[in-house]
Amino acid sequence: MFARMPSPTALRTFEAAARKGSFKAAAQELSVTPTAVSHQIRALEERLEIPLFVRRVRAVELTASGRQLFAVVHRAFQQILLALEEVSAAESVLTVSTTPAFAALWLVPRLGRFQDRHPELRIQLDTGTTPIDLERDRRIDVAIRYGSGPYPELHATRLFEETFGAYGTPDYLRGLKRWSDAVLIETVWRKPRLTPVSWEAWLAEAGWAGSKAPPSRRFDHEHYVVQAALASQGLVLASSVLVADLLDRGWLEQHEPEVNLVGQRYTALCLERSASLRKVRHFLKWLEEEASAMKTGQDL
Amino acid sequence: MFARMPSPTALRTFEAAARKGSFKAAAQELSVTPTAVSHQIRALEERLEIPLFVRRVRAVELTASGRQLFAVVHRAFQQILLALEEVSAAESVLTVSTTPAFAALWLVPRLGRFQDRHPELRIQLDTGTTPIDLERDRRIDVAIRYGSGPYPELHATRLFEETFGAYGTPDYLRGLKRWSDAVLIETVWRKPRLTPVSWEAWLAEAGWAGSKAPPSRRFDHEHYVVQAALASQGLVLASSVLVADLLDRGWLEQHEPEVNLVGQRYTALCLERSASLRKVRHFLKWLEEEASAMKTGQDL
DNA sequence: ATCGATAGATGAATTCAATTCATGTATAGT
DNA sequence: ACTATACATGAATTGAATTCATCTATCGAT
Repeated sequence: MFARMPSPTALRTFEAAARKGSFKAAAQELSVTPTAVSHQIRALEERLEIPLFVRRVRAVELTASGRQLFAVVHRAFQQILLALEEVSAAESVLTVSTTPAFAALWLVPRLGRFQDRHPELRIQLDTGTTPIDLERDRRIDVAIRYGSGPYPELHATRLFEETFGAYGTPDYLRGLKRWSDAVLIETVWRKPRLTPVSWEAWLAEAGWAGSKAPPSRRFDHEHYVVQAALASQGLVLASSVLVADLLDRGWLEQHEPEVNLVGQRYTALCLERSASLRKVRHFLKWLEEEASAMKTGQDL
Repeated sequence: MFARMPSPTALRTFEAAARKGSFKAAAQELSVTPTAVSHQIRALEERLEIPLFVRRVRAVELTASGRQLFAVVHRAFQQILLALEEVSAAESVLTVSTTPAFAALWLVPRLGRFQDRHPELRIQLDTGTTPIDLERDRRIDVAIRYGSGPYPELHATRLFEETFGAYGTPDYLRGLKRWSDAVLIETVWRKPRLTPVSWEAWLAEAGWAGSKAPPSRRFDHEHYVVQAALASQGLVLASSVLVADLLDRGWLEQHEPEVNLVGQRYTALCLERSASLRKVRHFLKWLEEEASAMKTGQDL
């Protein structure tokens, strides 16, 4: 189809020369000698059998045909360049959808290490609370979901099993003399979870089934729940995954007895066809490494 | 501006490969080996750091980025090709404005010889009767005008001086025994001419000033006047230029005495800047040759 | 199963298109 | 009159693009 087109190199040279109105300036832009430009233009003119420039003294000027051609060629190259940039951008921006809690308590604190490894990539977080449909919402590259699966027709990477335990600040735990003085903090789950995690379940597991539950405070996001605990507001029933960092730093401690309610699993999901994208492969690989580092307690 | 663009050759190769969905087919189109295509695509992918094709067995398939890029590159090349064709067309169609009479009686009969010499050019005749403004009406390349000039700011090529004489068919002249039996045919000039040519002037010049003019028939175009004479309808007072061919062929003869009223001049006009166009140069050169051939009677 | 045919990958060798070099022209500015 | 500038031209050179030789994997026919 475009086999009979004049050499695209000549067209590129012509565009530069026409834009600059000077062979010398074009040569500079293209990092060649003015002679090279002169040869290219001459060859193009002979190929088309149409003069594109009138040679004046120490100057060239576009002919009518030259101007007409330039307008189109210039625009065409601009569009190509724009597309190139768009594609590059799409390849270098990775959009991750997850919950605000996971983002704030696990992902964001670790993201610095990913950026160190891949400074060419930009991460965009999408922390809407409603679960997104990857097939529908194409701008999301990876979704980190909490659940049990299976995820048909999706590329799934298991990250970690989650357990729920009771946590509080060291100060709070030390000051807590009697169980009945405790303030129990828990999350109001927007949607009925597959595995309802509640203080009742915790008490049962702890063998304190008979005990009366102390008053509880409820927040509508896991994130706030953990923050409330951090502020020594009470005991929190929270995900081991989300408090892992805080335990490491000694800001939270697990309340005795060490009861761990089995929760679900965190899984990174992407479309099958996205799984081959470089940015996605890199991110999933990093996620897996971070996840296994956490499991082995080697939280770097 | 486009210095950082990937090699335009690679883009052209990519376009072909993407369009064909096959390196082999693209290679065929570009008249190179499939290996060359493979190398180009690989280099482009490495340059962009973006995979454009997924390599399948005995087949390649565009990635999402590849598809996105292809759409634009394809369109861009198409536009360039279109522009190229337009420019070529503009360079190969020559529009000549002249009077219907000059076109029919002088230009068209000779045009075959011009076509023989320049088969790549197409001539378009514009035979409106109202004189056109070259500056205004840009689609006219050359106008052949009758007048004395000067033509300021126009590139003028003098073709020939015109004289007016009395002509008739050999039969008609032979059958004309008495001057008073003649039917005089003349043109009704739409606009008052600079040099009015009339039978009165002819009679005065012939020394028959006293003679009463026979009845005359009038047509509103020189073309019809000459045709009327050809049809032996009478004597015509016509331009030497327009009847030259007919005299050569013996279809018309000049009526005695050989009186030639001085007329004006035929001049080919074009815009100064059009004079450098190849098609225009060729046409003007040919016009001059035909004109001088006619003057020397060497009407090829 | 075996075998040829097919589509593409890969690295070294080669080629020819593109570039540079050397030189020349015309002219504007000092 | 002299220098600097912008481009043209043709031969020489270079290096980007292509080919060649060799491989891999797979499909389809015997």
